[in-house]
Amino acid sequence: MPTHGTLHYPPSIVWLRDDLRIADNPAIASAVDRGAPLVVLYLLDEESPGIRPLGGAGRWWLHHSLEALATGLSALGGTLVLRRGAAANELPRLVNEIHAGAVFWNRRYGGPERTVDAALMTSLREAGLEVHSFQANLLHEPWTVTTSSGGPFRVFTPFWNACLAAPHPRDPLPAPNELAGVPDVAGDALDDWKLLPTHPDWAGGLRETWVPGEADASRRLEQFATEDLADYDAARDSPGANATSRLSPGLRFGEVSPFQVWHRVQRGELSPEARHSAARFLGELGWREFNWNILYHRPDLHEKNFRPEFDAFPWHQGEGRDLEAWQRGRTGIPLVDAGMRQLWQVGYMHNRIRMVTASFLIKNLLIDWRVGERWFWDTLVDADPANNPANWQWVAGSGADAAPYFRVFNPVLQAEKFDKHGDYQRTFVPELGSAAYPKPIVDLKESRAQALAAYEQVRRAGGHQQ
DNA sequence: TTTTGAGTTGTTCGA
DNA sequence: GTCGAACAACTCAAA
Repeated sequence: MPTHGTLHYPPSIVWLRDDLRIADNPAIASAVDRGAPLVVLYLLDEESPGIRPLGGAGRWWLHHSLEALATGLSALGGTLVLRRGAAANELPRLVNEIHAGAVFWNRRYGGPERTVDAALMTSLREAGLEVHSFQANLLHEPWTVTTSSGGPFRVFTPFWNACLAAPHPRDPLPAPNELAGVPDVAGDALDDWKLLPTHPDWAGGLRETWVPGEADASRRLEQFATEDLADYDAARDSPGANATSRLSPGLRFGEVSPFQVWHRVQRGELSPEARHSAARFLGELGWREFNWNILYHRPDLHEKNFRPEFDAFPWHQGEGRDLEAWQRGRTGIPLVDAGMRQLWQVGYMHNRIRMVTASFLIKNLLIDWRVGERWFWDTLVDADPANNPANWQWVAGSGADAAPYFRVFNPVLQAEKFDKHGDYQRTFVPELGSAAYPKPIVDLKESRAQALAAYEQVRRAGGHQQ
């Protein structure tokens, strides 16, 4: 077998996916331990069957996150190699080019992704390579959390209780001190991937709001833990208060790991409020775990109702003008419009307002949750294959441990409760109160009644016919 | 083995 | 103005 260099092992490949960080990255740490020079690879795979291409906001984030990652790697003496194409072709191609002896990656949990990874693991091992995969992106891998009868949980609380009763998540791994790279490996230029919008350039609000990359994700975590955690439980529901962590895109792209979050927010001496807040915040991490667990068992989550009786629901598909009014924040309902404009401008929306805007689309406009899910997929910087569809199904009532369908958010009441002085609404809807602001496109009371009537059809189609 | 109670995020209505 | 009940059906675990 040809060797690369003389006294070295054949080089290693670390294949990064949604784990764009150097610290607490078991694939990198293990490859470094192996001692051979290594190539850190990111593959833009828009060809493998079933893998959902990133939306526009996600592509913007990815571009900058890869830039940051490349900088971080080169500071340690390594390089990031970019390639594009189906992983089943491109990974073996790189293996052959550099005569790699080992491949390392962190595990993925979506259906199409697991298919790709399993096939590669088999074929590369048959070709004589070492292949090592690691747990890095979930505190508890889906197959380790089961009910006492061995099946998947369908209700959050017992799921999370089972996680909390399991062995505690491991400590985060430190970043390596240096990386021995492999020189002169060809790769794509990031700009050639054209991940950034140009005509038009709609990313101005994103640039003003976010700094993608591991360094800033760590900074956000540190800031949240030191400055915001104690008040989190009290303030998290106020969209104007800026009381949430804003770690979701960092977790989405793996710039920060759930292990780092888990341990950081529980570190040190905590006041009773902070302890309470930390538990509440970690519960949100728990929902992330729960949603990935659901996706693991239901890989078609973004297209299929988790509860099949919802197949009978008479959704609209957004044929008329209602959908566009919702997307552009011109429904005439201030809190909904503020949320949708926040989303459009900065690629993000406060959690409570996600529920309000989703409920409005599904229950007041009677538009299919999948239509809204696709819009969020395209516009959110943090949309991932598990959380985005699971949360939409949660609001729709069609999901696992979902909100009961009769729970219809009233956006006017929600504004009174959670944005009493209108700070959030005025931030994104400055023309509020002027003649330029549109009249409501639906009557809230009437459309609520229609939604509840439509739900009767689902109930009739459900399990309790008489 | 069977029963029982509790479960992220809400709203409306009537007393 | 405040308060409790009703709005479903089902999963999971404890008793």
